[in-house]
Amino acid sequence: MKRVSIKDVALKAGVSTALVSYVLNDRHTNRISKLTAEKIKNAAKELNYRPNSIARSLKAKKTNTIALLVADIANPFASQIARIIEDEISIKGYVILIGSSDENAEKLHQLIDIFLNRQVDGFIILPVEGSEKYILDLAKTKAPVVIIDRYFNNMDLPVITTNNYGAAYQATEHLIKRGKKNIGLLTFKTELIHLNERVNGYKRAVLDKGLINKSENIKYINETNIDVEVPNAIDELLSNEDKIDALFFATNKLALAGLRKLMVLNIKIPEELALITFDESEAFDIFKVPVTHIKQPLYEISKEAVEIITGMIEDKNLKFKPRVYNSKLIIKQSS
Amino acid sequence: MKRVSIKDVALKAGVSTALVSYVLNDRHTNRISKLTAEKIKNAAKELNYRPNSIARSLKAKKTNTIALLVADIANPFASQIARIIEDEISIKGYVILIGSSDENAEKLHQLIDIFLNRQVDGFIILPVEGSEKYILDLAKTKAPVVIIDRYFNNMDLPVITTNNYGAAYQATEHLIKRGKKNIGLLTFKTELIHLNERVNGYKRAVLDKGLINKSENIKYINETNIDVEVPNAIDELLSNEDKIDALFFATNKLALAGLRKLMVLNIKIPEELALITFDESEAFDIFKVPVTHIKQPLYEISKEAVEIITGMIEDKNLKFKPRVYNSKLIIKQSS
DNA sequence: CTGAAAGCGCTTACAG
DNA sequence: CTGAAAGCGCTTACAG
Repeated sequence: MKRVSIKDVALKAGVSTALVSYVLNDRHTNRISKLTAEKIKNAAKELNYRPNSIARSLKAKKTNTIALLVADIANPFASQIARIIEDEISIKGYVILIGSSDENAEKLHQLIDIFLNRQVDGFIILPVEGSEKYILDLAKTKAPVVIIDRYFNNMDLPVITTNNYGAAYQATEHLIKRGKKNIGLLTFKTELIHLNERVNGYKRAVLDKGLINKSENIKYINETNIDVEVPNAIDELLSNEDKIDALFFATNKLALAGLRKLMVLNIKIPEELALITFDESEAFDIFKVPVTHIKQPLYEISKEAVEIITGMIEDKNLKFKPRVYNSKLIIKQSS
Repeated sequence: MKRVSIKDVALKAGVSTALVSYVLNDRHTNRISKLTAEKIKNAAKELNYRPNSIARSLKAKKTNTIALLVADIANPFASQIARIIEDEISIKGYVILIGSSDENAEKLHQLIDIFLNRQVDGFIILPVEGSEKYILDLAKTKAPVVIIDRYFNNMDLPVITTNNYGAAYQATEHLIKRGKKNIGLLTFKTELIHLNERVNGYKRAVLDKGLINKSENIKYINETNIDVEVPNAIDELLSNEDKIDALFFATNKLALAGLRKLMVLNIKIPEELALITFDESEAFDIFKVPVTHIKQPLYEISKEAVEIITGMIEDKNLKFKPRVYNSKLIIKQSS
């Protein structure tokens, strides 16, 4: 089963490969005779010719391929972004190579290497903790890079993200307006800035509204041990004599673990305990009461990432400025 | 910013490109002098040389790339499979190109075309309704193809799936053993065999256990209109004088829409209405009561798909037999 | 032990 | 209007 090449088409049509290339790519067709063009098209069709993108890429030094490197493709947050990006970018004639770094900086490093060798035209990266140096090294190769969602400070790269600080502030403020006075926060123990910004937004709102920040109200969970630490943290937050009357989950994963725990506790929501969480989940609507959450602008982030990466590919000197999109607080019965 | 090629390395090391290729690929190294090998390795390192996979692919007629074409990457079912496949296949040195056909046969057709042109070494496909002919056309090109999850009859292709009929039978039987006598079923209006097998399993179990199949107990939902039709269907199922005492959801998407509806109804679960659903979801654990569900063997299916596709790539005449993995009924309080 | 050369399947500047 | 030829960056059979 030999693949048919442009040579076979040329042979069959009795012309040179150059003409075949021109006709099939619709170039210089004004100076090619109609008859020849017809012959070529027919030959191509009869032989069921398909152009070899690999050969074309080699010649053109462009693969029309973009690497999308996410922290975990099985996380709905990432898979939804992947779907939108895939849709948007295919309109522009690109294809997405997805890599899932499994929250592991070393794996991200490997993926970057593999995709550099594969000559992708650009990278859209949702970084993981500790991956800063690999991303900076990548940027040094002059490969176009766009960072989404998570980010690092002082990176001279296009960053597209949501207003983590502001959204957390708004959510906390909302709880306080509802009369809550002692708000717990569950977050990850991490150096990731976007998460720590959420903590900062929470703290600031507490302060601004005349409440006090108690360090024992913030629980830092190890990502790798969620299922044990989240229930424990909730037990602690609720067992203080000064127990919390509202709980803020900093991510969807934390919320899911937390809601599972709260299922088995006999607590009135929102009267005894109000709930609010970052991110969305198909689960939030079917909890005891639907859960108030912060809806991130996935569509805007994804679309902007596509715009910028394709823009950078076409114009290496493209100026960019970081984009911060606002999240939306979706108020439900849990608060 | 010129990319450094094997020529640059050869020049710097003062040898031919052939030697560079041999050394860097660890071939014929036994007949290359240590000194030369050192020189080459150093030159490559100093120049920060990276082999161009595209050029290699062109020469080798192998891209080490596999297309994974799913119905919807944003569906957790697909994104979990994607993650497992990505992990497994990277061990074997392949990279996954993901395409999401959005439950649209035409889009799947386009994706197949694009990926054929890109010379992927093989396809793992989760088909959509109406895509049978495109998949058969693809198979005719002799490209290795593995079908997962959904399938068509009489396709001489490796199909890896779960025991849809048996799992639905078991689930229905379980409900009947719990004393339920009038079981509703929500499924999609579709020609997809795997779903209709679920209906068949349900019907057979009803029959075998001495109950009667009532056509009004099965509701066929239009995929595109879930959020309207599911609540309506549930209203109907519950408003009969002879109303149902158990409800079986044929997929996770149907279950989610159904659970949202049941949230607002005042029904005792499982006493008045027992629930059971195909697939998993992070949501099922936090419903009023955790939901009994059929856990499909995602890991086994994914791993087997990787084994078969890589096997077929390495040996075009590989014999395969369809593999059916058993699902597992996870019994929770909803039944 | 090493190098010159062909070739993978395209595109494109050039010559006629 | 059309063709011969070079070249993208590799690999590899062959010759020495």
